[in-house]
Amino acid sequence: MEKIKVLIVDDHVLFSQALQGLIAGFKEFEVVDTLSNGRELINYFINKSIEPDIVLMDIQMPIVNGIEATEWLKNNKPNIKVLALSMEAEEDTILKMLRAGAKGYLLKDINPSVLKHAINEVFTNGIYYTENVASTLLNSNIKKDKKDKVDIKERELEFLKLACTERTYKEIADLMFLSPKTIDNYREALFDKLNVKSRIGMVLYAIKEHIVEI
Amino acid sequence: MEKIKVLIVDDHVLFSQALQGLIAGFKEFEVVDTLSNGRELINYFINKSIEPDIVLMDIQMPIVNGIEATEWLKNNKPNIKVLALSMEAEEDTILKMLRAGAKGYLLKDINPSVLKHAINEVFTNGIYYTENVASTLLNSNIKKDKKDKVDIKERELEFLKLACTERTYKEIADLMFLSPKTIDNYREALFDKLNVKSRIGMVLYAIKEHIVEI
DNA sequence: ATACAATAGGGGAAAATCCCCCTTTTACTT
DNA sequence: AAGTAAAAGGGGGATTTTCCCCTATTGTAT
Repeated sequence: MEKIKVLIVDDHVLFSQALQGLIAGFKEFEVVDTLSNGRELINYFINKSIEPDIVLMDIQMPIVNGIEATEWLKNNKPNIKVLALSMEAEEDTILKMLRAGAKGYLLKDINPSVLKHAINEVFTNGIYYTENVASTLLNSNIKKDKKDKVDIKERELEFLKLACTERTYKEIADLMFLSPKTIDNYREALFDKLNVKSRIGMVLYAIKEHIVEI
Repeated sequence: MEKIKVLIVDDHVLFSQALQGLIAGFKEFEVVDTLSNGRELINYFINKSIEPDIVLMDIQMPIVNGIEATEWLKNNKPNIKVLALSMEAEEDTILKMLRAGAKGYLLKDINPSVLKHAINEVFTNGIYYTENVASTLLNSNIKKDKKDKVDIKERELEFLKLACTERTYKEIADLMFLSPKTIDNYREALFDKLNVKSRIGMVLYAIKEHIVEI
């Protein structure tokens, strides 16, 4: 029987090397290579290297991250199935990864046996969801349709980011070469859109939605 | 020659299992066990199990984290050396871990050969620092002595948390059964302690320092 | 005794918020 | 090409919130 060819993409070298050893222990799999970011993955295929059946893909990686790399595979190597392997169970990340084309999403705190099963499932069934991920998908679709999708304009966004500092509106106006009155218009528009009642609320929104990094 | 006995503590089962395989590949080491949080580590020693020479310790773990577990080892098993193995290179985390008694701090993106070398160094020299960690230590000591260590009082903390909402100070005063003037005193005291100039700054501080979760 | 936390307050200045109004520029549609 | 809607920029004026400096009274530890 042909072995299932697995490619590992993870910037934590210690992890990917160790994982390689672990997978090598399963007779039905073989690891064709271990790469440490999405850029390397793209180069790997450009160089016409051996094609894997499954890619175990980390998400947070330097240069080209897991979501971008998965997107690239979907467009350029649609037959290769991506199994996301991440530390974080954040809803937003899971959704992005699955939308990018990942066939499954595993957390790194799982047992090796689950990984083994998942790789087999993705290879044979084309998809593998844990309960966790399935429920995340369900909960999100319902909510996302109702609210969400606030359309923040370019200039408003600039203002919003500056509002997440100790600067006064007057100082922000100077920085943006605008009248304080114009700033006041942006403020009011954002209060409406974001459904907040104060600058504090606006800042909390921006942080929650990862609009600003602090 | 006696093998160096290594104990792995990491909640990412996939990683720890894989790491176990990796270390087993080095002839001079043997893995005595793999545990998945600090609580298990403490139980491990209470049950008088086989004593390791080195503990490879993750930091972010459920129930009892790596810092607390390292602290416990320092107090109860001072001969066992802890080598921190983490994903994050955040200065604060590194310092906390080293202060708790860790003899080294490695990132998970290192090569297996570095890990091998580190374990040997910690076993023979008692300590192993990468360049990264060493420079972090240098930069921090200078700064940390000057600022840091803000002593937030009980009531101030309550106020601070409420300040990280859309409530006005007047509303917060009502919630805390205090006069708005008392609230104003807390505000001013915190502005001084946290070295901020506005409520926004205070909120940003609270979020950065994980005083509030949003 | 004295230091400090916790409480309460006065008075005033500066920001932020709110609610109306307006013009100019840009982009999209018919 | 003209018409229109949306985005961007600006104002007057009022109210509320925030910020700052100051004093004072309790209770409680060292």
